[in-house]
Amino acid sequence: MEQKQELRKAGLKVTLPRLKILDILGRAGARHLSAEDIYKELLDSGEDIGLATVYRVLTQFETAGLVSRHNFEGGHSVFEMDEGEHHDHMVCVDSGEVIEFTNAEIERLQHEIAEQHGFELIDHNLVLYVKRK
Amino acid sequence: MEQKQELRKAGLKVTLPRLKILDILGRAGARHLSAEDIYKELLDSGEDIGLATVYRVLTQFETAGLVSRHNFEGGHSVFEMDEGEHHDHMVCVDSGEVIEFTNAEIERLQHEIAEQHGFELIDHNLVLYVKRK
DNA sequence: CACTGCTGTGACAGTGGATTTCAACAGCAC
DNA sequence: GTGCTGTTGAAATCCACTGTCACAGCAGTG
Repeated sequence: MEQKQELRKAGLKVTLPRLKILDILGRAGARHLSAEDIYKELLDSGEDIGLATVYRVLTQFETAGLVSRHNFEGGHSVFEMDEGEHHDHMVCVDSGEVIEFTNAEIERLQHEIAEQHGFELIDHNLVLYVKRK
Repeated sequence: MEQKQELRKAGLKVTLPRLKILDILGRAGARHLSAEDIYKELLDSGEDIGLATVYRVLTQFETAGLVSRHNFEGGHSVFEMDEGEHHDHMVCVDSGEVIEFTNAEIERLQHEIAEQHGFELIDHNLVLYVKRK
């Protein structure tokens, strides 16, 4: 199981909760899960894992760069596996559907704008709120 | 005082808390205030206005289109007067400083991207996290 | 494999921002 | 004045999230 390697590489002990959560995130694919979503899924599959642990583990994963956290409108955070390459998000205001996209030109412009103001771009957050035509 | 017209136009009664809050927002200029910031400023100037009222009034103003609300990282919302034309934000990760900017090209690309996926762009949220060089 | 130490975990209380409830209280129309 | 609707402050509540602490379980050593 290569998930164990991932954990060890991140300097985290291999424990059952961490494996389970990594597994759920992996199977979620492009879906974006909240901590509660993951918690419910763990309960459904009979695991006895506390919500506090879910939050702790997700934060550790984020720090380790295994997952990324997004704050769409509405306050609560959602998580997804970080597969390496960057992407932005488009959220449908009707259905809640989330589409991922990348656009090199926008990325380039962002760096340019930061430069123009004497800053270095560290990170960014772009969310488009859209509606099906 | 044209602030009174603004309130009436928004279908809100002209009351002291609303005038005060509108005034504070107006004088804040490009600064971004949290509900607590406004609350503290009211207390400092001797007004006896509850935090609940601040939140209520801000929400009403947002609905009326007088102010806009932003959720930068960290969960809590900040407000600013909505002066009509749109702009995005750059947040310095060291100082917390917020710079506003506009970029027509990025705006255009966003519409284009939404179109390409069969959507209509309703709104968007772009925040650059930057660091002074 | 057993021992041991330290990390991770679950249950639950606590936090902090934001919202809602509710009773009192304007302000206006008649 | 009397009624009615909209507004307010205080306190209760909500909700995502974090802290605490005793106990469980992982890993490194013999």
